[in-house]
Amino acid sequence: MIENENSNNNDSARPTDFVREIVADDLKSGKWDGRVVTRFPPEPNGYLHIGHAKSICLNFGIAAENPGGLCHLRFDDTNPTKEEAEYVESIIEDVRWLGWDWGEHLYYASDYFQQMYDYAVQLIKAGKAYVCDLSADEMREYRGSLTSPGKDSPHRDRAVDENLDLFERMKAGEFPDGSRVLRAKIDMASANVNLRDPIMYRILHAEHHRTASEWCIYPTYDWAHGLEDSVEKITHSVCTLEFENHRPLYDWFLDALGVYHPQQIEFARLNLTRTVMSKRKLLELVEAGLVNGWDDPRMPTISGLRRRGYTPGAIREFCRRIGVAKFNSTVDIALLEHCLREDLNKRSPRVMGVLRPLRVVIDNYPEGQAEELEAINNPEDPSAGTRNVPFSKVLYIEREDFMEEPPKKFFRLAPGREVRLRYAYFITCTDVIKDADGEIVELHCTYDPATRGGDSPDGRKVKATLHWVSAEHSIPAEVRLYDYLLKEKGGLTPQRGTSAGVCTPFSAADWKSNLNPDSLEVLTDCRVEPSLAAAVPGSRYQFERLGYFCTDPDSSEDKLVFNRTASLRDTWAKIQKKQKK
RNA sequence: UGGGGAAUAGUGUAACGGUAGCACGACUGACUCUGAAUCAGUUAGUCAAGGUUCAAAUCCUUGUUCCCCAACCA
Repeated sequence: MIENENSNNNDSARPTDFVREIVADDLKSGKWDGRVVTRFPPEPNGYLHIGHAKSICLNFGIAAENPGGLCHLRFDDTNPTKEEAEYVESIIEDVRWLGWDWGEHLYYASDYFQQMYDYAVQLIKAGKAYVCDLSADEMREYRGSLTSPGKDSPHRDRAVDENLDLFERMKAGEFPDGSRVLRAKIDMASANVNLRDPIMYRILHAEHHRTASEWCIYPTYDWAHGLEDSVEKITHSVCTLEFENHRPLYDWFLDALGVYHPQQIEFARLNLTRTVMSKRKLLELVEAGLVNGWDDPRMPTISGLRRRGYTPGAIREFCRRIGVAKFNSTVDIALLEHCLREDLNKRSPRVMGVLRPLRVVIDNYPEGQAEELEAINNPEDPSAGTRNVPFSKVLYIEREDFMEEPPKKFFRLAPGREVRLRYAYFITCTDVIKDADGEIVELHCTYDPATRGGDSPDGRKVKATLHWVSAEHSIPAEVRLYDYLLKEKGGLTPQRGTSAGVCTPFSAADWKSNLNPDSLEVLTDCRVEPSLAAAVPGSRYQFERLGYFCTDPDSSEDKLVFNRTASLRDTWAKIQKKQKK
């Protein structure tokens, strides 16, 4: 585990799940001579998301928990038409950011191409693989259906020598794409369609991001993956549930070759409420311009979460709490947010910022005067110390902290009512100024000089404490407020057993009708306390009483931009909701 | 219609024949210079029906529902 500024030293106790149980049992029985070697094997064809984080934390976590344990980072780059170096870079960055370290063990499937080729030749010589000239359409026809057996290819009984010759010429580039493939000779009548003479190699005259044009035949997943695991002496090859049907094939190849044979174990991938997880849908959002790129703070991508202000520790803790099982479940995104707030609460410096400013004039405060008031940086961490915040005659408070006709249970400012300004003074509202449209534009208040710092010497109480900034000292900022990608209706609680990405009752085709049109709100007239002038992109704060915010990369010296990472829990909002009903 | 998997409070996950527990959520209350945090408490569950057993979430039988599989994707 990498120790960085974001590392969370109290990642909670060691988790247990059926995968770790298998690892522990194997350790006890000595099955792998005491070794534990896992791997995270992404195909570099897109960006990593929180679902990948689950797999990453599982694989790297198991390695970290066991003495001498190793987890390889391996790029499964067997399909040059979909893969790019750009994705390799982003995946490396994301896994590292999440806090994991693979040491020397960074691998590429493409590094094994020659070895895989040699193994294929071995299989051909053993009469267990053959070159097939059927077209893709014919192949589909010969494969049969889920309920009816397939039939043998007319090329199935080609002589070994002919197969050897043809396969070599495939490699030499003598044939066009799609004209021939190498297939394993297994069983065209198998109830498992994966075993109906699966394809091992296809011809692809395409540029590979690492091997360039060195190869024009490429191994398929089923052929390649077990070999990659075998070559790297993986002990536990952990993958997601949809590969369960492929395990017999994984085993068949390794047995047919008589090589080192890891154990494949499958677990359920992560689904989250209120968002989408499939690469296809994420891509659709990006391409349709419904979000601003892969790192849009609304995206469940690692880069999106990072820009949003998530901490790696929060994501790791989330992955620990959701557990690992074989039930295809959908986790409530509230759990992710809980882990986030828990971490942020401990580490974020507090500041004051006003999102929707309402001007307040303190009538009895001397004109032109200003003073510095001491504020605590983080009540959860005394070592964070204090800072000074300027106070003056004209202030801004949050518009929603004032109501001219306060309903029951509204504790904040109202005409004639006294409240506390955090770390400053008690103030009482004496007058409400409106414009021609009846819109409240300014409040007049008086302050009690005896309450300096926020305590009243006579022991009188106020029911609310408000955040504020001094008008002349505060600095302008843009704040971006984010909400869920999917609307509440239909997005919240999927029925048990509904499919993976389907956190909605909508069909695959019209899932976009469930998109939340208000997932982004940009506030351009915010005011923040002057200590934020030096905020650098990536720095995180708690804006008191509002939530957690982080400085966006769009931020510059003359324009501060903050993303709301998460709001604080809001009891008043709940009360309001109830009152409306 | 074939094959492979899975079903435990609203959600996620434990319990490996012996007291169904934990977390999140929701709801009370205490505390509070953040209606935050914290603390205390409440809430609610074994897919169904049979069977074996002193005892079943767990073993057996039958059924139900959901997921995955017929790319030269992974």
